[in-house]
Amino acid sequence: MDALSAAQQKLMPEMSELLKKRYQILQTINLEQPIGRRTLSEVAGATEREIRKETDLLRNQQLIEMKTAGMTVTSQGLEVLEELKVFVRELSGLTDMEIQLQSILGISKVVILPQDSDEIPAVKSHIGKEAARLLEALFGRCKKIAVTGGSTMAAISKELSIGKPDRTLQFIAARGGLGEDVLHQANTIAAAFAEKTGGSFKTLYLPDHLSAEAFAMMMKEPVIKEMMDLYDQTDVVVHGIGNAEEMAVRRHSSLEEVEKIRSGGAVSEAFGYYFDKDGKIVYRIRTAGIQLEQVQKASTILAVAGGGSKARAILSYFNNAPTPTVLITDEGAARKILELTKKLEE
Amino acid sequence: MDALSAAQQKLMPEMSELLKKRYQILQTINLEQPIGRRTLSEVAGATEREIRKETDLLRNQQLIEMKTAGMTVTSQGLEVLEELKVFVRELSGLTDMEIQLQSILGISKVVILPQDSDEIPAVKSHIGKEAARLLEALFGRCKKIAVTGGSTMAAISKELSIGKPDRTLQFIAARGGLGEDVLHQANTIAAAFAEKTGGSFKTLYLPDHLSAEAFAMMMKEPVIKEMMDLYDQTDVVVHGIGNAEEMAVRRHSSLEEVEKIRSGGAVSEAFGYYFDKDGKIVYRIRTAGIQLEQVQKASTILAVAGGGSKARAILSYFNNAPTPTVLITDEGAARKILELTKKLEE
DNA sequence: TCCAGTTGGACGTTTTTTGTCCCATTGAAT
DNA sequence: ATTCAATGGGACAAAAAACGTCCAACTGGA
Repeated sequence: MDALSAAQQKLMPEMSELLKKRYQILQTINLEQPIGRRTLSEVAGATEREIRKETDLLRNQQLIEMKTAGMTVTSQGLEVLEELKVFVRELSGLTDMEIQLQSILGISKVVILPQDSDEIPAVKSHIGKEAARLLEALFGRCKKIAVTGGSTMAAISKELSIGKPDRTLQFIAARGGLGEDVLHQANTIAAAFAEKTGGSFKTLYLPDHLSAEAFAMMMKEPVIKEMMDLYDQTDVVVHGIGNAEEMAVRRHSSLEEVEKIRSGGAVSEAFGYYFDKDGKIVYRIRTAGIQLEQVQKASTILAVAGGGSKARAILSYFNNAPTPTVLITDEGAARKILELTKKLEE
Repeated sequence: MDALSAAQQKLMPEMSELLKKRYQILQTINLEQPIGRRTLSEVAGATEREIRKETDLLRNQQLIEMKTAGMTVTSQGLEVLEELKVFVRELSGLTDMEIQLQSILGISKVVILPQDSDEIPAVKSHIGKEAARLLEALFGRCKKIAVTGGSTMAAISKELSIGKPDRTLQFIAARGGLGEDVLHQANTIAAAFAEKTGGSFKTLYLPDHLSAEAFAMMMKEPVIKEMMDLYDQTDVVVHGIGNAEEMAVRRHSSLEEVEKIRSGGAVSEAFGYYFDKDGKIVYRIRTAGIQLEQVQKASTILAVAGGGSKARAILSYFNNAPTPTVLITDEGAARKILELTKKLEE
């Protein structure tokens, strides 16, 4: 932050919040356009009145337009959005937090987006967009990309821009269907990534909860073996991080499994592995899929997870996460993580 | 204005006015400290309530302190004031206006201070302060300084800082007492300048309205002759610009004089000369004092006049003003001048 | 053709701001 | 030593602004 901005803030302390609020609204409109007042108020986590007041102002400033279909961002609005991007980050102290988290989590890079996706649904899209941008930047030299499932991963696929198709890209489902909602399965996500980028995809279909013998047999199948080989060649892994209990529930895990997860003190989950608060593996779902060692061999790993509720899970997972991991998260999670680590130190 | 600030303004249009208002309040406190709420509200041209609201905020921001003697600016406040100086000027478009006026008036430099001294008394002090700074910057190479009278000139003397005394400075009253209030006579002003700077001063005492013979005789007096010689060696002239009619009234001019001034269409007055709207000399008070030619020989001339009501007079005087003149004025006068010249073009 | 979603308008209610007092103190001038 | 004008803080009714919440008319896509 330069001295001028600092002085400005001294003289107008209310500016900071106001700027962040308006920026967020403008950004959300940009993301969801065309969008109406009511829908926007829901997605942005503000009252209709407030949204109305602010959008009226944004219109007067010719940053947005209001048509019968909804509000859209003008080219001027886009410019403002771009111009203030760094400044808003500074204002929220996000840049500072990124550096702190980087050292706390022991990884190469952390990207924090404003607000809390637990409170404001639109933040998920922002996270998705940022992850998409980062991923796209890797496309040049990384062709084999393993993806997991989850709603966060789905958000990324939505934000992948349809640039010039790259047929050499290969998206690999990191896991079989793990009993999740079809829309959020790794298979579906891999397909969505491929569709958006023009690449191809490989899916892995395996029933859950196989007996040991059946599992061993399946692993000998050529289709499955091929996938296992692909995992070895993976350049990039993109994955979410889940809360252990939530995941277990969502996956309709058996009582036996739930018991193991619970008794082991599992906190987080990633690619079917469950980790306790110290990052130790407590349990792993027995199914075909990428192995932790294979993940560690990837040149870049994008871990994506946001919302204050994910803070504990993130801390847990990053105890033993590979160094070349990049975490894309939000302000809510970041603040909570810092809060938790501060408490730990006391 | 840089792109960031422009974008900020787009998103927060109310910021501009707010910033200017608070800056002005802070600046006024700085100038008049210690000062109370009520006095400040008068001098700053705002209601007591508003002043109270803003000063409460400024205190919370630790930019000012409130003691029983009144409010004072903290060191942080001073920093903010300094840091935002240029920005506030940009915001008010003063820099632009300065350049415009420079070319319109055909002089080397114009300095415009915010607000209108007609509306806000404190602006006079700001003008005085700026003029004082500019004058002080000349002290190194200019030693003989001629000063005229008037309330504006008095404002400058109040703002001259008492740096290390410079005994080589010589302040010369540009005129005798012209029937004005003693406090605002050139003689008094010259003395005040000298006192503040540690220099010496020369006064000129001559009764008004002398007969032609008496005048001629006086001019032969050694004391008077000495002054006339000094005028020839003047390095810097500092003078105000007045409205012709106002000056005539203030000086209790005779009916005969008033008639000449009026019939001649006099608009402005400076060092006892009256000018019409085209800058032509309509009348001059017959008394000893600096001559227009002597003014033109000075290396620098500071012309100081503010307030919308002075706009016409300023325009009139600058029709034939020497090029090395620097005009120090305020926003009120500047806007009015631009308005008038625009009308003239149509 | 219908329907979900849109904007713009309206209005009573709540909250904030504003104008205007008074009061106990204080610090400088008499 | 005493006055006295100026100070900040407190208080409060009135005015204004903001707010929450509807409704009506409209539109664009299914």
